Amino acid sequence: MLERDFFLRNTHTVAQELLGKYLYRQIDGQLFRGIISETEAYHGPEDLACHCAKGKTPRTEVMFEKGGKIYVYLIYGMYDMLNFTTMEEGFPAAVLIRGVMQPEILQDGKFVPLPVKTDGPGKLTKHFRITRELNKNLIHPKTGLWVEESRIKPVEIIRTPRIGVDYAGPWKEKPWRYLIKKL
DNA sequence: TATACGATCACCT
DNA sequence: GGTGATCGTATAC
Repeated sequence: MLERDFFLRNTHTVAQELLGKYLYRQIDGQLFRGIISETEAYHGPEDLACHCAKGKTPRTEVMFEKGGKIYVYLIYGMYDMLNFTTMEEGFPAAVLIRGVMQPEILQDGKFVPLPVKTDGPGKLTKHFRITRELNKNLIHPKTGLWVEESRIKPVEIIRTPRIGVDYAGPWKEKPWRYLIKKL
């Protein structure tokens, strides 16, 4: 599994290096995994697209803590969004996991394809059963959500502006969305 | 206490 | 291309 140190670095570095790694989810005796294929960086109090730009609140508090924890929040009244916090204590930042490819489930000791779409942040959390109960927990097998290395090295990664942040003024155009163009 | 709206998705035309 | 679902959070009173 990835150690906590991995997440204590610059948010953009983390967002980029998460691509191609395995996201694991264990719950109720089931084990899911998928290759992280799309992320977005939300970095620092000045980033108006980041929830943390409005200061520390009960919801965003975890982003101000030492990185390596899970930040899950509800959006549009129906979708849970999965984030991994980054950076050292005191600097609020997180990476939004927007999607994974090749979702699988462990069956009889081997991973088999899971016939669902996990190519959006809401779809990912729905199928991997990721909810706000995980909020503020460590990214670790004992909480049922963690990341592992894979042998996959993305051939080409592209950057685009982030999705759904039109309200963020000049920050909406920053190319802080990272996705695998070619495996 | 009340109100407005969002880091989305599925379904419609 | 557009819209409705649905509710926690932030903000305003």
